[in-house]
Amino acid sequence: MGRRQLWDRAEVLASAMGLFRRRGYQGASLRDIEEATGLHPGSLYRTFQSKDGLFQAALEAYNEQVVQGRVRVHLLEPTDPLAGIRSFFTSAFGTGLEPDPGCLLTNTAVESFTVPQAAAGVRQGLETIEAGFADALTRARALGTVPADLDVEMTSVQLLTLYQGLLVLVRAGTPITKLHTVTDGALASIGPRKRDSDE
Amino acid sequence: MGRRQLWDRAEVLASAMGLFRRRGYQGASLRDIEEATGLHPGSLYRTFQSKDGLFQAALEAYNEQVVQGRVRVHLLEPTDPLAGIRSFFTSAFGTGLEPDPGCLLTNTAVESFTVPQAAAGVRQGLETIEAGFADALTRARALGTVPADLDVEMTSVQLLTLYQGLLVLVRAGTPITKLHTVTDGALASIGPRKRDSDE
DNA sequence: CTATTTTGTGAGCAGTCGTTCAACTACCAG
DNA sequence: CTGGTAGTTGAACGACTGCTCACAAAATAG
Repeated sequence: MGRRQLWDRAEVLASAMGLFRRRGYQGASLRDIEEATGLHPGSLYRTFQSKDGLFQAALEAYNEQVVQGRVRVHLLEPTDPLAGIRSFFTSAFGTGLEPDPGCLLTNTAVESFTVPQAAAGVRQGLETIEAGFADALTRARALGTVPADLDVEMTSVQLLTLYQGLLVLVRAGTPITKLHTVTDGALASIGPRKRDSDE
Repeated sequence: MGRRQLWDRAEVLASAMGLFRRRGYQGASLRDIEEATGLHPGSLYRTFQSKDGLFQAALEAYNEQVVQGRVRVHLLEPTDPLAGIRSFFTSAFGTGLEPDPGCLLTNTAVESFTVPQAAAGVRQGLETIEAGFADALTRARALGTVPADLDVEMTSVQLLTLYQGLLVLVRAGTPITKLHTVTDGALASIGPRKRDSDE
């Protein structure tokens, strides 16, 4: 009974997500949101209560779709874990968009003072990524493509941190070649020991 | 001739800097700035033209004082370069402030879409840090505390990226122990080769 | 002293912010 | 059809935004 909802929640959250990524929470006004999603303030407030509510829903959707999706495709599923880690990194830059929207987790973490309610969502997303790295590294160790004594837990945190740093550099407009250098270095440092018995 | 300026430019920029670090460019209103600096809008606009102008002056001061100061103390001057790199990292977190203001460069890079004029200042600061790492690593190599074949340029970018990632985690409220783990890992990966002829 | 110049003060401007709400539209049960 | 209900619309609200400017205060020059 009653009128049917004319819009798709997932689509609206996707538009809002994109806007928040580009402009940040503070930088996206409700007028911007209205334009991006096509939703008028009434519908928006009926559903999400507030701008905050919409943002948290968008962050949740980002975790469930973007983050978990990328972790699955690049870190959990590939048969070659190291290649997966590499593609996880490289797929984070060179989107072609100008300026690069970066990562909603990274951007929100930095903006967190003004969006304290979002801290939990950010931490959850970061944990998902870290766990993905740990999974890939464990499998790589089993395959023998990384040293058997590699500290998986420590290396996962390391990769997560490096990844977040990359996303900062992306936002700073760093040339892609430099970002590739970072990716190469990351893999070199966890890959098979050099110096041991090279050629 | 004329009345004397009652306020100290460096002091005002320091207060503004702190405010921008905590709240970001967008999150710091002119009323906030007025309260933090003690400067009324008239004086502020007479000197800095706009909120943008003040921000750019604050970012410049941040580069010249905070960034260059820390690079000098931790990366250029220490006789033990690796210990310097470690203290450069550890001094970036555990400030005791809640929430941690993080780094103005990191925060501004992420917010850059809405502050495009600041991009140059951000890049300059990042370059200063990278050059500092390069200097420390070169000296470490000369001292033999890192492998002779270490790629200084590549490792510097690596450290810069990791450092920026750390500052993101700091803002996300990551526990200090984890941040220390990252620091330890960074030094372990550039330090003397393990596995070669240990014990 | 007066005239001139520089700086400080803060009320107030036009515009935008997040938010609300009364009128309106579309659907279902009876 | 009628009554009830859920959803849409957009004008409007008070609060706040970055910013301006007329005036007051303090310094120097003559």
